[in-house]
Amino acid sequence: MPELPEVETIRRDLNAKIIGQKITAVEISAPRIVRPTLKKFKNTLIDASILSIDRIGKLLIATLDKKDIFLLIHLKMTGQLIYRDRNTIIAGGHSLFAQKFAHLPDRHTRVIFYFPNDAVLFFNDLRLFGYLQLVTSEELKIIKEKYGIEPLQKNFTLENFSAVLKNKTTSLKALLLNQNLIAGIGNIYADEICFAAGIRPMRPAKNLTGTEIKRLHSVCEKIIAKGIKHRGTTFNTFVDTAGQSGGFLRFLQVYGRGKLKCKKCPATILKIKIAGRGTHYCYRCQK
DNA sequence: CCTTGTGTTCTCCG
DNA sequence: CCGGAGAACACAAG
Repeated sequence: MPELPEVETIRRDLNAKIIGQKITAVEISAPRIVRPTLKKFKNTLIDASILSIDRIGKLLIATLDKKDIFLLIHLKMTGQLIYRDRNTIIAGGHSLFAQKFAHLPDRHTRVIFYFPNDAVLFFNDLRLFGYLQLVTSEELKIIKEKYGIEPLQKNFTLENFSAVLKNKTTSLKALLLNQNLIAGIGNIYADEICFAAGIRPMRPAKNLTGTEIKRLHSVCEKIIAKGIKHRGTTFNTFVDTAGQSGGFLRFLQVYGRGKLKCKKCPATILKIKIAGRGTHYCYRCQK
């Protein structure tokens, strides 16, 4: 479940590895995940170079050396981008490249990008939710406009954050997950943010006090920054571009801890369903 | 049947 | 009674 910190980790990795490299070939084994069409996708990308990789929310945006064309990559729930080149040292443990990806491609490899000097980027996805899409700058503009304010970005001010919560009857949890309002937060970080702020996730957003909103706003940035610092959370499938797990798992306070003892008090972490999502919280630490 | 990110569809309430 | 908010569903696979 890559969320903002996981996608940002991948973005930084890719920026260090594939910028300026020319795509020499593209192989697609799952045509349905590339857009607009298989033919257009291949024809456009072969011989193109990637100039930079940006991100909005959980969406990666690659700028190409082609006029008015951008490549969007969304990993959805189980997508992975794994890069390998001549300098890659394949071994286990904390080494550069995870052993379990040494034999890519495998049956979950959906798209392969080839670069000069035997460099390869694999798009792996257990399911077929993730996608790769070519868009024009006009289309990109429309897509970007739909995203809400994002933690650690300039627009994430207390004022803007308060305005997002104002008059919203929906639960805090649902609001945090709504990408049109706040970009980048998914199920894991939403639960962690609510816990860190000491606020129950089912509370109607409009009922939060000024103090709570201030605390929540601050905690959103702190948790997301900490997630990035530790290269994301690997709960199920997330890995970085070298196939390595994220380091934030050990900092999780509530996510995945249903029926276990709270890390801050003697109470038991509860797991319920809010907005159709598994939600973990401490009824004692969170009010 | 569970897991979840997001676009779409449906329902219901103010 | 209408519009919009919010819930529910669809997708996918293990």
